[in-house]
Parts: sequence; C-alpha cells; structure tokens
Amino acid sequence: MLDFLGTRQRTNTCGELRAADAGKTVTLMGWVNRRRDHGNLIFLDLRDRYGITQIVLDKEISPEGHPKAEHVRPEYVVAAIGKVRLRGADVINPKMPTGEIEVAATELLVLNDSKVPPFSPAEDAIQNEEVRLKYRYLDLRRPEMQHNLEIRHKVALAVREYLSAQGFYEIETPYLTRSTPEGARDYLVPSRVHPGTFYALPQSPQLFKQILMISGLDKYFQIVRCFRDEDLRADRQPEFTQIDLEMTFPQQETVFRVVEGFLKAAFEVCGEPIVTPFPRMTYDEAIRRYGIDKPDLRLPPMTEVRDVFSAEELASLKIEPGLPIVAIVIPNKTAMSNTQKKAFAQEINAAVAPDLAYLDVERLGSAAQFSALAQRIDAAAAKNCGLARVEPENRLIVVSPRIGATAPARDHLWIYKKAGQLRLDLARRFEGEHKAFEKKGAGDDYKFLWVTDFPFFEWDEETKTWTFAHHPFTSPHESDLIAGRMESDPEAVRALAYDIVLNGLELGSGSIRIHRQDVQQQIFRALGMSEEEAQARFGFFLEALQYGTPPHGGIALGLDRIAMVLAGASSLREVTAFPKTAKAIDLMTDAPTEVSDAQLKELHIRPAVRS
RNA sequence: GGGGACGUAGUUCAGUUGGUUAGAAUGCUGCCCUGUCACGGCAGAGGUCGCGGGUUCGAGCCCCGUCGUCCCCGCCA
Repeated sequence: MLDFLGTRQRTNTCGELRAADAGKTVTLMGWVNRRRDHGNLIFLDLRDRYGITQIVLDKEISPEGHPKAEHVRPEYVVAAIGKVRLRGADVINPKMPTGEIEVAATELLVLNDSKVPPFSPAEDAIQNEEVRLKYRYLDLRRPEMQHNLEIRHKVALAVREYLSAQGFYEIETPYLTRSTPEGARDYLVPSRVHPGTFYALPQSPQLFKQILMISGLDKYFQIVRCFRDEDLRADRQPEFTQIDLEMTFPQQETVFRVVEGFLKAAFEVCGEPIVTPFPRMTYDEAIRRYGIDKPDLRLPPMTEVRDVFSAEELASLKIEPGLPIVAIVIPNKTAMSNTQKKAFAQEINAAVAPDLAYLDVERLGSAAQFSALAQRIDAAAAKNCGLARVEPENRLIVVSPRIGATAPARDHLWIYKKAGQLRLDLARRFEGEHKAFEKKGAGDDYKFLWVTDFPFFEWDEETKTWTFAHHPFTSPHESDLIAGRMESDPEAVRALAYDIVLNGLELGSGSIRIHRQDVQQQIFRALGMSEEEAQARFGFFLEALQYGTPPHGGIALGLDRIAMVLAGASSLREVTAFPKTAKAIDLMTDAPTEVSDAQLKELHIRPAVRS
C-alpha cells in the first residue's frame, strides 16, 4: 500500500545533515539505496542528488513505520519523518559525509514502489552499456553520472557568466534552416506546407552568426545544439553542443583571449586551475613535431634526424636520402623480450608500409658499424625532447623512407603524419608504463594548445581539385593574398584559421572570416566554383556581405568534449544525459522509428525502402 | 563503406580437447535476526548459451550467415 504525500514538504536533502543538526525534527525524501533488516531494527539508506543519509526504523519508536520498512525495496521512493540523532562513537561511519548522524524515523511514508531494477544505481557502472542506455533513468541516478552532469552544468554556466560580463549577447539562431550541402551530411526535416522541400538541422550556426556581425550585434555567443549525420566515435555524437561565438573587428589574438578567459573560468569552477595564455603552434610545426594537427603535448615531440646520418649510413640502411627521417621516443618504457620485439617489428612495419620502414635504435646500437649513429640519434632526440638522455630500454623508433620512396603529390608532410600515427599507437600501447595520460593533480593535467595557420586549401585526391580545408568563408592571410599566392601557389596559402587543442583532443575550431565581396569571389574562383553555383548555394549570404560587412571572426568549442575531459571520461556518453549508440540509435526511446503512412502522406513522402 | 573486440542467469563472470543434468558471485523471493552501513544466517527460484543455418553420434565450444554493443580507419567544410 502506498501512502499519499498530503501536505508534507521536504525539510532537508539527504546530503546535508551533520552532527550540529542533532535534535532537529526533519522530513527527508528520496530513493532507498540499500536496506538492512535486523528484525526489530531496520536501516534504510536514503539517496537523493545530494547524498545518502541513514534512516533507522525502530519498532519501539515507530510501531507503524517499522512494518512498512519491512516491505520497502531498493529504489522505492519514501519520506522519512523523525529526529536527527548523533550516532554512538562505535557506529559512526567515517566513509559517509553524513556518517556522524542518522534520522530516527517516527513515521515512514512509502510514496512509490519500484520494479526490481536491472542494475542497482547504488553500485558502480555495469559493463553492459546497452542496459545502461536502455534504462538511462536508472543509470543517471548513479552519483558518478549526476556528478558528470553537474560538471557540464557548471561549465555552461561559467561560460555564460564570463561571456556576458565581456559584453557578449546570447542570441538564438534557427534550428529549422536551409541545407547548405558541403562537408557533413545534413539531417533533413520535411516541410508539410511546401511539398517536396526540406529544412536542415544546422551543422553549426555559422552563417547566422556572421550575419549577426553584419547586423552590428558586435559580440554574439550561443550554447547551441548542432547536428551532423556522420558516423559516430567515442568523441562524436550526431547531436552535440557547441559554445559558439563571433565578434566584430577581432585579431586572432582577440578571440584567443576570450576563449582562454572562459576556459579558465570554467576549469576554475570545477576545481581545476589552469594557466593562460596557452602556447601557440603553427600547423606546419604541429605536423613536423607531432605528425598531427591536434598534438598531445603530454608526450615528447618527434625529432627530425636526417642530419645525423652520413651518406654511407643512408645507403647501407637503404634509406631514401632526399626525405625526412623521424625519430619517436616513448619515455619510461621498460624493455621488451626478443619475441615481443619481433612481433612488434612486424606490426609496425605493416603500419608504415610500403614506402616507409622503421629502425629500432636499440638494435641499431648493438651493431658495431651503427653504434655511433645510434648515439647521435639518441642525442638529437634527447635534446629535442628536453631529456637528459634517452634511456636505452625506452622504445626509440626511427621512421625512414625506403630507397625510391617519393612523397605523394601535394603532401610533402606525409612522412610526419605517418610517423605521428605511429607515435600515438605507441603511446596508447604503452599507456600503462609511461603514465602520461594519468591525472596527476599537479596542475599539469591539461595541456592546451592553439594550432594556427592551417593551410587554406586541401588537395582532394578523388576529384583532383583544391578544396577548402575549412569552410569557404575563412579568410586567407592578407599577406598571402597580397603576394598573389592564391593563383601562383595555392598550397602555400595559409588560412586565418585556428584550433584549440587539449591533450590531443580537438576542443574547437574557428577563424577570421572573409568580409570583402571581392575576396570572397576570388576564393570561389580558386575553388572552381562558378558565380551561379555560389549564388545558388549561399546567395542570401553573399547578398548580405555586400551591405557593409565589418571584419569579423569567431570560434566554436565542444561543450560535451570539455565536460568529458573534466569528468575524466573517455566517451561523450558519460557526460550526455541521453546519448546515442555508435549506430546513432537511442536505446531508451528506440529512435529512429518508422512513422505512420498518414504522417508520411501529410509530408508528401514515400520511402523507397522500409526496414 | 572497411577492420578489430565482445555477446552464457537481472548483473559481473567461469565453462578444459566438442562429451552426462551449463556453474560461481551478486541480485531476486521466503523465513530469522536491535547497531548495520557491500549487515549476517537458513532455504529457494532464476538459462532458447544473441538469432538462423551447417559440420558431427553429440555443439555454449568448430564453420557460415545475421543482429546488437564497443573501439578504430574512411567520413566529420
């Protein structure tokens, strides 16, 4: 039998009562976390978002409440009315914040019962993520998940407060908008009123925020949902939340200072002080030193070691002399057995084949003819990594191009990228040994980095054309425009585009935009896009550009990813209340689903395939 | 689109070379217990081994297919 709530009100949460509250009469409400039945004495651990408090049902104190407690089960919702009581010295529970007291109930109301849950919110996360997602409401009862959502809330709030104080307005942009089919696939929404036409859910509010700058709103931000119909990853959900901002008359550094400001504020409220400004690195340097455009600075960089090889050494090791040779150090790694080394060598060679090979410096050093070379490589790598020396048992790998290898057309950084992949593979494999990815709590856990000067164009092997590396409204460096490189040397044109990177994770991406119609037309021409095509796709925006567009720029950062890092999680699902699976299914609601024929008819849609 | 890992009780897992009735812990149900806090004690229930097909005298185990979850590559202006 369930009890009615009546006019009862909660007086305290389950996390706040302390020894100083002893003697107070309180009403607590919450979920039964655990029940311990000692016959005439029953303990209930009552849980809510704030914590857990022990309720005692003593047959002598509460002859009516006690029999009710006998039938209470985990996840029942109850109200306990009684007196806060100090626990005896021998029964204080030092593991609980409320462990010095308990509530001696005089009355117990069973407000609701519960089916036996498939897993207990009182325990740590179960392995079976399918079950967690299907019963997400139970999973979210776990303190860990509640804490993660708290982090997310705090970050969003800190960002809002900071940006508002800096003069930014939060302005909403439409979710039902126009499809601009470039880049990611759009989620489409059919129009009922206009048969055969579709809205698209925004991949980002890009054009709207630029138009807000044209409108003179000066500083805009929005914590906004974005949608991309692409395959998922641990750090990619089909709908995700961005901290999106745009400002008028900025230099790159102006944007950097704003972002550094709100990140400092957000990390601060989560108890993780960080140091600003963050280091800057050009794209070119990032690739040469880390082989990737989102370097993880928690591990040492790679070293270009071609200079330490003599011509004879290159020849006898069958290394192509005209190309870079890259050394990778993984510190604090223990030695491997010969069998492990052999298997490892095969694996690595498969990873870098066919144009590249790798040299194990440890092995190189044991051959008399190359021991001096090995020492020179060690020394060069140690110097570059800021180490006193490279320990011999640390895996030091040199990726080298085989004789006859040639760089692919228009990608002279290819060897660095390949080596960079290998560096990350190694880092992941020896994670347990180098421990560089573990939180140390010494204020050194968060390695932020600005990556700047991305190439403006990217060669598309499929279509054999230059395509934009970002979006087509990103401004090139003015000096590259003035020098005429747009026509003479597209590969050398740099974009005023920048990424903010944290521990090897891309947190966000932005740019200074094009504000001049003539430059915009030049870009479209360089991309081989006709005037008509540009008009058809972005006409409304190109029109707006002609009415006094000020120089402007901005950035967007993934709120989910920031929360993920702060929560120490390795998947966005841990910081998203209702996430989707790798196949973009919501296991709780079963979305997406088929819809009725009547609905389809109204939308003028006939599916070609039914599942 | 491609590669990899996994799928056995509600949950976490074990299951030998293919061999009798598929086990443990926990959870669940009932009874007992006045100081537990992962309470304890006794008893009990709980399985289409993801699904379909094949090989075999015999399949949780081997083979093929399929579905699902996770990770990675492609993709993500």
